[in-house]
Amino acid sequence: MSSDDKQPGGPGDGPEQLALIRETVRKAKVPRAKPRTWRGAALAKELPVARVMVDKGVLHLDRLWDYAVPEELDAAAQPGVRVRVRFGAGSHQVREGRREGGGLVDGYLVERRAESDYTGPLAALAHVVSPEPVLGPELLALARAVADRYAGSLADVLQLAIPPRNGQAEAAASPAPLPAPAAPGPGTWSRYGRGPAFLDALARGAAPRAVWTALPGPHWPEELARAVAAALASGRGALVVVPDGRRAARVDEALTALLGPGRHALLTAESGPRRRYEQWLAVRRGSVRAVVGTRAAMFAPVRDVGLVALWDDGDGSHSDDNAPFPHVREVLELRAAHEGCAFLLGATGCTVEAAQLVESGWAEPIVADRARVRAAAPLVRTVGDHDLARDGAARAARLPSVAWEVAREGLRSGPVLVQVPRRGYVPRLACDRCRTPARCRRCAGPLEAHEVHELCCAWCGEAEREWHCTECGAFGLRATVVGARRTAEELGRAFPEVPVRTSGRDQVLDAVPGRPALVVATPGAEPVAEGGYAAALLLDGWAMLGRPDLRAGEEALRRWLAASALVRGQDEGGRVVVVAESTLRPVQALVRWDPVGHALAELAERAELGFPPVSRMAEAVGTPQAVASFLQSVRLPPEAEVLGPVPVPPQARPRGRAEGAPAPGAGREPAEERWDRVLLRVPPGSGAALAAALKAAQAARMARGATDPVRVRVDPPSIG
DNA sequence: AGGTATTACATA
DNA sequence: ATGTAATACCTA
Repeated sequence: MSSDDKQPGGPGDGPEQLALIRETVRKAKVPRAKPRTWRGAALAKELPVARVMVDKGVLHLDRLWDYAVPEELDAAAQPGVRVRVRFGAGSHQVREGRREGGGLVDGYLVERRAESDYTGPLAALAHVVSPEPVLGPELLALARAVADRYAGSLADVLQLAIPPRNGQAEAAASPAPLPAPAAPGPGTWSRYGRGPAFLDALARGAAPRAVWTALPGPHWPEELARAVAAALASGRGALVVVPDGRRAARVDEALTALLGPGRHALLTAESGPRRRYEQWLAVRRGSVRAVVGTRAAMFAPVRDVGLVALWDDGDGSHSDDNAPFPHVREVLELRAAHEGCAFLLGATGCTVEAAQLVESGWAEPIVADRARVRAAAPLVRTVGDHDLARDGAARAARLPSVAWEVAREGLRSGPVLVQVPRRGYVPRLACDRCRTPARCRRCAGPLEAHEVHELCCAWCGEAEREWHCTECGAFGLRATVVGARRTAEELGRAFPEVPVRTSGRDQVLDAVPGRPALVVATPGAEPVAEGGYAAALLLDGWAMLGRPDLRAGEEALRRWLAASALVRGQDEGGRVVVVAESTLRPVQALVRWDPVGHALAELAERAELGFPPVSRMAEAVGTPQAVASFLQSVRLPPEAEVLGPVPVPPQARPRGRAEGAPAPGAGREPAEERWDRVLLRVPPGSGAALAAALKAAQAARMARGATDPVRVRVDPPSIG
């Protein structure tokens, strides 16, 4: 720091006292100094101080730093540009006339000022990387809010928000913006009670917020496009975020059909880095006012944004898998609040979080009346275990006779969808009789068949020699799920006269024609059928419900609704068969086509149990010692609860660098190391305090140079 | 003393 | 994180 350190203290002067004096002197007696550089280089005449966001993700460096603006960079060093600066200890040390240490790091120039609060000599900006101002005040404020919400650093969020630079894309000029289009008609929005009013408000320049429970069927991309058009008509911009490239392509198509080309940008990971940056720049420069894209597009710097919208917030792709793991819904909520724009969350299903937005009064519901829902949704039948038990033929063929009949009937008039859970997504072994998942007696992990006769726990490895079902006492086990491929083969033999197509992880079909065919798909990979499917079979539903996860029911319902929404309405003879117990809440919600009712019931239950989203949770994961020391140092708000720590089974560990092993040569295998997880829970309203506390504790740990890391995550995706 | 491992500290 | 200065530690 300064030479004060070397002054001998008077008698009794402890180091704390010295530090105190130093601080006092600095605060009280040293006025704001004009910036000086070490070698007194010529500075910009106006606003010679640049506040810089240094691109280091480290939490305790998460603040702005002041640099001097040399005269020759004065013109280029505008707020928002990318810069390079010297940063790091020793970078300002002058020894034998040469700078030592401290490398050049990237950063963003956030602001120009006349003076600095820092009294020491300022380093000068090293370069302005390009004159393109990529970090505007809105994006900065949003990124700051997201970092705070998720106990992360601004640099981490900006890494998600600003695409890497591409010189060629930057050099090319963006086209001139088009004038605002006329307000669109309501189109199929008129099927929803408050739909047209929402569009009107958008077109008038207001900022309505809504949770929209979409009717099943193919209209949602066009409906989103109309909402975008309404926002554009008000002279503002608009943003739509969807879970994947397929659905982005459908909204893209709808927007082009409604508005013509050149009015919107498509921001997905599928276009290469160059194209992506080009599109992003066109948005930032205001030459394009509307955006549709996937996750990263949530930060797109739309000029004067009037509407942020997202589709299917329950889809896991909306949760970013890079630190600090922000969720699109939460980011867009923050954005709506910060930028005072409209908010539209649409889905065929309804997440608990969406229901809460309505319950709290933050958003209004947009729903169709029951009669319309009934007509647009297919007729759903269930096949439970009791039906199956009476159905000998079905047991043998794995396909209940009801499903058989519905498929045969449906194939007369069009394609039939068969949804099969993904292998590996569900418990491996289950009771032969009642299908309760087979679990380890010691740790409740899933059992798997190891050798011919040996059963082992997949988590703790404990052998199980005398398994019997804890629910019904049976001794038989069965492999739980038959994959899509084998299902397709079986169905192909059963219906030799129709083609069988599959759509799954490795080979996803976008669409199939309206001719009779069997289409076997895993959840999320269902193709759209021209004119809608005649019927759908949702197989092995019990397996989707059997997952040991708080969201298992919600998730199963979401996937059933998504598949069923591709089926014709019951007024056109659309039929669905779900193989699951009809007494279960998600199954009933599917039969009644009542996603909102299901979400409200779940919400009430979560409130009672103190689970998210009613309370807010965060997790900290690391070695037991690391977690313990983290807990000791963290200064939680008084209303916070600590749940755990408990050991984390290997399968449930967060992905990422396997760290924490001692120095090489110690012979410890990281795989053998135990990890603990602790959950921290706060009531509504204390989320910000929790995040701040976690961030402070993490920063202190890092500053101390703690060896084994603790991974902190706000809103963990699964809390077991 | 003189050198090396370890820790503390600051980053403009 | 990362580099430097301060220090603790070790050998002759």
